[in-house]
Formats: sequence, C-alpha cells, structure tokens
Amino acid sequence: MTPEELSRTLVGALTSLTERGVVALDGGVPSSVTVERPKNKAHGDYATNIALQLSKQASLPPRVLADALAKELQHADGIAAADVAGPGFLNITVSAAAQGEVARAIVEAGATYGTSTRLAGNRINLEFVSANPTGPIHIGTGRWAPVGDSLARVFTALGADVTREYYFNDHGAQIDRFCRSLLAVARGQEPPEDGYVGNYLVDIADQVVAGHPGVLELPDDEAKEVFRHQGVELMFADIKRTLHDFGVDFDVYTHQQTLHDSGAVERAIDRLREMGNVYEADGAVWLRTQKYGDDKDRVIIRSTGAPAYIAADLAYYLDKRERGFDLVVIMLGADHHGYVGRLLAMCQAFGDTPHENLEVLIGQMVNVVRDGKPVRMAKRAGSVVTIDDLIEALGVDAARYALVRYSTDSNIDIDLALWTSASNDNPVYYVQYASARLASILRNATELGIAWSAADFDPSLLADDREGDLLRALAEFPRVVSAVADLRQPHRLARYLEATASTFHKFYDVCRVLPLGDEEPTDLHRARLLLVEATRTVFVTGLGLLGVSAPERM
RNA sequence: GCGCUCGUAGCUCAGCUGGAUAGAGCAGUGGACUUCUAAUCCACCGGUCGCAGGUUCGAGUCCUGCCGGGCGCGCCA
Repeated sequence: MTPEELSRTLVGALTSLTERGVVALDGGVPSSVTVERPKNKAHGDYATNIALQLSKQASLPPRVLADALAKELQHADGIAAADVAGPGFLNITVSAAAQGEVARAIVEAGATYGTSTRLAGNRINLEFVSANPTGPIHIGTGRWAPVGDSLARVFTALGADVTREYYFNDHGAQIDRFCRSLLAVARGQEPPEDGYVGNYLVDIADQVVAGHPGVLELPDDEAKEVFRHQGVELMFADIKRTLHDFGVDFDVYTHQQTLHDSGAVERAIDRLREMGNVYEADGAVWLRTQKYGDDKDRVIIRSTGAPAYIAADLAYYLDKRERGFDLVVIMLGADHHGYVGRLLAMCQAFGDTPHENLEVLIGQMVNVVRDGKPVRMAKRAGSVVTIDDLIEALGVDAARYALVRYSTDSNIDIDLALWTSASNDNPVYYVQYASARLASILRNATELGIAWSAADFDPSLLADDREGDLLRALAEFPRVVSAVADLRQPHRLARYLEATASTFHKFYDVCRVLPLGDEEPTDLHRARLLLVEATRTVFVTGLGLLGVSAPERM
C-alpha cells in the first residue's frame, strides 16, 4: 500500500459515507486526501488530518467524523487498524501484506519507479551557471551546476521536455578587461588596474600566442581583437570542459553577442513598445517596469545609443518564449537578487505571467573556509577557489553532493580542511555505502544460486518493524521526487536518501537477508532479497537524479 | 535609509508549505564484529526554534514590529 493508494482508499471511504447519508459534505468529497507519516511510531504507519479539515463542511466535530471514517476503514483492504487520536487525527496501520506489496511494485517498475508523466507536455527551459568567460567557474557560481542539473533530471523524470541552457556573456566591459589582461600577460607586462589576475591567464595567453605567431607585434587594437576572439573561445572551452567533468552538459549555449547582431534586441523593444511599455526620456529609452512592481523604470538604451545589459535579456526572454518554452527558469546568485524585480516586470511587460512563464531562482552565496578563515573568491582577487579545485579535492560525486545537499536558500560554508581531510564524514559516502551493501547482497545471492522473483513473492513475510520502516521509506520516493520538482529543491532528495540509507542500515543490522552456512534458502530469504532489490532500485534512481554514482563496491 | 534573504542542539544543517512529545549528522560519553561490506548499528548527553506581539482548535512554519548575519539598491555587466 503506497500513500497514493491509501489516499484513494480514504476518498473511497468518504464517498461511501456521503452516499449512505452518514456524512454530508458541503464542498463534496475531495479528490485526494493528504496522508503523512507520523513522526511518532505510536501514531501508526500513516496519519491524516482530513477529519479536522472537513469538520466545518460536515458540520460535525472532528472526532465524530474521524470515528465514522475509522469504522468505514475497518472493511477496507490492507488496513490493519484505524484509530482516532488527539483532536481528530486518524492514525492508520497498514497490514504487513499490503505494505510488502510495495517491494513487488518497485521491482516490477524497475528504473521507472519514482518517475511519472505528470509534467508531460510541459516545455521547460532551465538556464543556470552562465558564468562569464573571463575565468574558471568558482564555487559560488558553480553551486547551480549540480543543483540545476538535478532539477533538469527530475523534471525529465516527470515527463517534462527540458532544455538546459547557458547564457554566454561575450559582449561587455568585463570581456574587454579580460582581453587587456591577456594581452598584458602575453607581453609580460603588469596587468591593468581593473584587470584579472591568475595563472589561468598565462595558459590562455600562451595558447593564443602559439596559435597566432606574431600577434604580439600587431598594434594594440588588432592584437586585442585576436585575444578577444581566441581568448574568449579558449576560456569558454575550458568552462565547458569543467562542467562536463562535473557531469553537467548543456543543450543550448546562447551568445549574448548574437542577440545584438541578429536584431533580436530591436525586435524585443519593438514588441514592448507595441505593448505601450517603452518611452523615451533624457535621451534614453526606458522600460516601464515600475508599473509591474519593480522599484523604478529601467533604461534599456542609454543616451549614448548603446544598449544597457537588460536589453539583451529582453531579447533573450522573448527568444526563449518564441522557441516554445512554457516555463523559463533562470537561476542566479544572491548577488543578483536585485535583478529579480525587473526580470519579472519584464515578463509582465511582454504580457506574460510572472511565476508561471518566468521564474527566477536565487541561490545564496557559498563561502569557502580554510582553517576557519574565509578564502577570497572574487575572480580578480587572484585567489580563486574553482569547481576544478573542488572536483580535484573531493571527486565528482562528493563535490556534487556537497553542493546539492543544502537548500539554496541558505548560504553555506564549505570548510576545505574538513571536506578534503575527513571525507569519510561526508554523507555521500553514507548513502553510497548503503548502495554498495545492497549490491553486495544481491551479488552474493546470485553466487549462492538463490533465485527470487516478484512473481513468487509473499509480501506478508515482511512483517518485522524494520522491514515495514524500509517499505514505507521506499513508498515515499515518488512523493519526494514530485516535491523536488514542485519546490525546485533537489536537496530534499539528498536528505531523503540519507534517511533511507539509515533505515536500510538498521534493517540490515537486524534482518539477516541471506541464508547462514548450510541453511536452505526459505521464502523469507527470497522475500527479503526482493526488498533489497527494491531498495537498490531506489538508490540507483535517486542517486542518478542527483548525478551521483551508485557504486556496486566500495 | 530602502529591498530580498537567512536566524532551529556546542558545530553543520533538515523540518514534507499550519498538525500530535521539534529531528539528523558531527563533536562528547558508553556499548555491539568467528557468519550477507563495522564507511555500520545501539544507548546516553545536548533546545526559551533570535526577541515581542498577533491570527486559530493548533505556529519552527502565516502576519506585524524590533535585533543580528548575508546580499543588493548605476544611463555597470
């Protein structure tokens, strides 16, 4: 019995009560009933507060309504007990046989367990990372790489049509500084005051010079152009390589420059003008964003005639919508949260609906700490803590996990000493260890020549508390995947896997799966093997959605 | 000054969008390996959920005001 099935059972019970006239509901019978897992074991396997919620509609005290439901449930399949408690909670105990069916369902579903089609037909564009090609990706920007990628995996698992997109900012003053810095490094000169610093510049500069002998003899302007084209390209290739090593690959890279070159910017402004949301003042062109909740209106074309940064964003958003995306999601760092208001206002200025067509997610900052002292992270400070550093120190799995395990609402401190030296404390190992243990049991069972199958599985044999706990944990998986998608919070999946790993380790401690010594395999051994297979399935799928491997051995 | 955001155990963090006696890991103390991976398990210790009001059957969760940390507030990108 899954929570969904239990919800349907409860709806059935309510329907039956209303049809027989025992209960009259003003608003009709709800289409689903929320079922939760009580924190306290004394409150049953599952609990619902539906009687408290429907009390007014039914014009009955909560406990009376709950009592009627409890009586109704006594005849329902798979229900071992239903008790009214407290102000009107209904605590439900599921029979072992019904609970055990979860294992069979999971094994039969295999890799599709936890997936669904509830987002089928949705076209979603996820833009994340989008670091400027002026240096390696640092950890703060990189936070969204595993998080955004996990979100993409989860949306895809729920049937959505997902595009991962990277916005390549190759058009502004920062690029200009980057080029001048490269040129200076190539010539062995001091970098410009406002330039970038770091060894990576030397590598890039060397490569540009190697590819273009004589470039250093060119006049400044021409040399700078060579460095612009080649340097940016090399830097960008390096960023792509880093992300690829990190298990994050994008479907579309959009270059800001092309939005300007193709006339997309003018078209977007024209469209906004038609909507009556553009005006001119002080020699500049403005967008009416204040009308849509922004602090003030924004300049889109400066009085010099040069487009402001937001101009490209207008074109970019329109471009995404014209490419057919229903939902455009942009993931930014907290240092850009001031930008959210104008983006949502822009969305509305186009006649779209904020939060429905455009969503802006803000990830709080990542601080890197070494020996209790903060490590400077700004690219131009020369002391860069990059995603490459993190991967080198922790490996891809742990590095991804370290960034995806925390809510993006919180700023996090990553203590390098801790994460590098005491990596055994990393929760990812706890989860992966469970996964490896599961694989090991299945491997040993096969070596022992034990056969088990979903077809001859007796679910009622899984009657131990630890087995019930594990089954209920596994039954939660689809709800967790759904919640990750709805709330855009992959960290929930990581936490779920940690809790489920704990539940499994406890089961393993108490419930022997394989026969001991010369013992003949029994139906209980085979039933537990099916449970182990079901558990392994959840870990493989769950870790896969996080982009973390589920090792067979450790 | 204005805006966004966070504040939960000594430390790092969860808390399923309002449910029952607030949970994990680490740290600390004490236990469990001749048998499926001890990277594990068990027990104990640890809390005025920043503070004060409000909303209601019920608030860590929602509202208001303070306090404290982070980040923003350009015809920069």
